[in-house]
This record gives sequence, C-alpha cells and structure tokens, in this order.
Amino acid sequence: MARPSHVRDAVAELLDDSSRHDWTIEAVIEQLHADGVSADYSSAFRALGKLVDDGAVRRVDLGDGKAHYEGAGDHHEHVRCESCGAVAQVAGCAVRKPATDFVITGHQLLFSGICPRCVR
Amino acid sequence: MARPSHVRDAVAELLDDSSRHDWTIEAVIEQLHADGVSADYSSAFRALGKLVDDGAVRRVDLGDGKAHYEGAGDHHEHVRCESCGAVAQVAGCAVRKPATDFVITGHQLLFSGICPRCVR
DNA sequence: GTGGGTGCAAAACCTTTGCATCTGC
DNA sequence: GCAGATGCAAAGGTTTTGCACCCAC
Repeated sequence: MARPSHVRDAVAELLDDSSRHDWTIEAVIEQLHADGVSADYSSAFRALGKLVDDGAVRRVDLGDGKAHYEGAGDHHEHVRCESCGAVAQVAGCAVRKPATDFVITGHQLLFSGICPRCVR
Repeated sequence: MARPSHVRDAVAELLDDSSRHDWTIEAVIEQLHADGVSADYSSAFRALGKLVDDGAVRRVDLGDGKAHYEGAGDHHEHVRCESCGAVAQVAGCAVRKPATDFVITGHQLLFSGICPRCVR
C-alpha cells in the first residue's frame, strides 16, 4: 500500500511550490538533483504519471513536442513565445462552451505570441 | 524557383478538398497512394512543412503525440473524444483575448469530451 | 549546370516498458 | 514474503536529417 516514495514526494512538492508551469521531465530531474534528491528519468516519469492520475499535477501540452507538467492549482491558460519559447500563464478562463454534440469534459488552450522581451 | 512538385501539389489539393481535419502524415501518404500518387514519408513530411510555412495548411496538435494537419480554411476549434479518439470540429471561435503582456498572434484550442457514439 | 524535389535509410528525440533489485510493512 | 519504488537499459513510435539521384529551367 502507501509506501514512501522519495521521488514522488519530491516531485509533488517541487511542482506544488513552484510557480513554473512548464516543467519538463528533464527539468524536474535536474532540479531534483540540484536539491540533492536522486531520481532517475523513468522514476520521475512514473511519479509524474501517478501524480497526474491523482489529480495533483496537470500535464500540459505546449506544442514543442515535449510533455510539460505543472501543479494542479488554479485554472489558467498558457501563452508561449514563438520567438524564445518562454511560457507565461494568463489568468482566468477565456473559453466559452462550444456548440457540439460531444459531452465536453475539459479543454486545453495555448496562445502563441511574442513575449515583451522579444518584442523589443 | 517554382518547380513542379507532384507530392506537394497532391498534398495541398488533398487537404484543401477534404473535410477532414486530423490528417496525420501516415494518413496523407495512404490516401496519396490510394489516389495513385507516389509519395515517400519524408516527401510528405517536407511538403506539409512547406505548406504550413506558406500558410496553406495548419498543423494541429490533438494531444495524441502525432502531428495532424488540416487545410487552412475557416477558423475553428477541435473536440477530441477521450474514449475513441474521434475528432470533430466546432465552429466559430470560443476564445477571448487574454490579459497578458505578450503580443498574441494566435491560439490553439482543443476540447476533450465524449462523442455521441461513446456516450451510449 | 544549378537548385529544388524525391526516396531510402539512418539519426534523433521522447516517451514507455521490462526486469532485477531493494525496501518498508 | 509481498507489493510498491527505483535504476538501468532497451524498446517503440515519430519526427528530422543526410545523401545521392533526377529532372525542369
């Protein structure tokens, strides 16, 4: 049953505390290592998978071919800079329920744009 | 200069005529072959890439790990059935401009849901 | 002859999975 | 002992890239 999992715990805490919302598996591992926590890629992968199942973490698709994760806090959308790839979140929900015969269970919205830094 | 490209032309015509909006590279190739057009995976890949650059085709992310393409016609969003993977499009734009310091250039919205067939 | 288009094959990239091991319970 | 957790390594599935060859201009 519930058994200690230093990897899962560390990942959960990391994503929960962090304001980042574009954690990749690689980034998570690096941070864990920097924090002195040993963790293998597959361990992190599995930990994240379980956390997503538990609803503690959301998997986000930022259109760069990699999986991103963020703590499942407030609902918000993302903006990604086409130029530098920086990601920011935009508060609130900008989506209206669509007219369709599907039963809508959720949505994922990704804005593309240019960040203030790249505009200059 | 502009040189004939039977692959690119065929792909462009296919996506333009089709009402499908979830063409994968594989699907495109199969259809081309069915239409008697020879085309290699990499040729289709490159043709699609160029068409996307030209703005004639849109690359759509349907969250299944594969790249999907559709003719760049009217703007619309997509719904994907969590159960069977079927994809439908929903007319109109359900998105409001967000409050952010990014310069928004576009967006991609994917609804998840259950299709009428799977609801039963 | 030059540059773009095609095919075939190989390289790259990520994500998943298999397996042996280790550790609480 | 048993089930869950972890590492290491290998498998999978797609997307990209390298190269040689061919053809319209």
